[in-house]
Amino acid sequence: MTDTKTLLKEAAIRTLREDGLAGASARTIAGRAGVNQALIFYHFDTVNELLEVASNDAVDAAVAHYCEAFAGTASLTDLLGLGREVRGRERANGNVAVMAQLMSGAQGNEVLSRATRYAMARWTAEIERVLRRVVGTGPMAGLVDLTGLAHLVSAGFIGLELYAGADQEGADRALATLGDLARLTETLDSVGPVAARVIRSAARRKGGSGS
Amino acid sequence: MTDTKTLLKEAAIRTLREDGLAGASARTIAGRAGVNQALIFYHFDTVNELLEVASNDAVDAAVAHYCEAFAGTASLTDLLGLGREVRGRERANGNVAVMAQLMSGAQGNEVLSRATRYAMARWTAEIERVLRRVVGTGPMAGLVDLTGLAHLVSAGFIGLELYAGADQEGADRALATLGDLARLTETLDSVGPVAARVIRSAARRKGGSGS
DNA sequence: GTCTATAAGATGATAGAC
DNA sequence: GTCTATCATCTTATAGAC
Repeated sequence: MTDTKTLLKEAAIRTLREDGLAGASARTIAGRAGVNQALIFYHFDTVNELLEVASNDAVDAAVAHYCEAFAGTASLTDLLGLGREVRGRERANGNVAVMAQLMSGAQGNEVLSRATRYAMARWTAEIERVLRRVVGTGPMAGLVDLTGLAHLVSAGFIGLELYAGADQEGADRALATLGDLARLTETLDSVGPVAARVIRSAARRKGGSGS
Repeated sequence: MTDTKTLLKEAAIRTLREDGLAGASARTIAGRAGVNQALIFYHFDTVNELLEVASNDAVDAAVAHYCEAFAGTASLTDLLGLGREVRGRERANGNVAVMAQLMSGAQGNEVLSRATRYAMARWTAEIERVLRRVVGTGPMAGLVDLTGLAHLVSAGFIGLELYAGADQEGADRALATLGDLARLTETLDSVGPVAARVIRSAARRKGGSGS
């Protein structure tokens, strides 16, 4: 499939990743795709709508690609391994970085805002399913809103990837710390039943949810 | 102080917050400041340098404003209260949202990249000091790289604020969950010595750090 | 479907009057 | 320091030939 529409969508993603939203003009994208600039408006009406369709497709493909891997994740150890793999592939195709760029342009732009919401909805749905399975029996079960946590994790990764664009070293260190935290939680998880009982009863004494 | 330079810096921040980086043109900013567009180039040479100076000033002011509050934070309860207050003021002046916009433009732009690194450095330094005091005696002491954690927290908030621009509801839910998590950690902290011993010994059995 | 050509406007930046 | 006027360039988007 190397028809013009596909070519343009691929070029749009690549441009977003390498030059950011500021560099994603009709001419730049078309040039990268090796086709005429006017074709963007013929096939997609506006540049932003091209970006939206390209993002939606990329997200669909990425989620589909990780579907089985996500499904097989049942422990924090699995999740950590999956995280490493996703991270490696991310460095190559830069899906999260693309989302971050779209998100920054979503401010006051309905089309990009819609694209952002679609991407977040798809990813958080997957992440929430994994969280539900991983946390399901652990000490946090019932104490944390897993939908909210999935959103939090997604948004966190967006910020991290954006930060990496300005300060790779700092972002790497933050990511390494995230790995440490996960390993620590894993440890806590391995202590398992004992900790769970302690935490639960303590939480019950304090109770409640709020902002 | 209502000289032109100050007027332009204030207008730049307001524009970045309300219209995003895409809307932050010389004409828009100057219009908001009520001065002529050419003055931006007279006082700051380029638009991006105006954005950089404006961001640096805003960050300095914000950090100075929270300095005493940060200094008085010694427990997770304090930190949670401070977080709420910062969050409230954030909704008004949108410092984090501004940082997020600059960060998105840092991709391949040295000036905005430098502005981003400065802002992150100042905030993470403050956050790290608080973390060091709060975590200092807790069960996590020595197990987590607090500098990395400070970067992680900062980047996370950037992502969250960016996400709020596209989906306020989702971001609010994520933030509420963050509150739950903090409260849960607080609970764990209140269990204190017991948990600390358990976690520490378990961590020692597993050991190590890595990516 | 794809191209050329071009309209109509915004942008960063400068020159020069005051 | 501040303004007007302007340039060169880039932008989205369209009209029309092929």
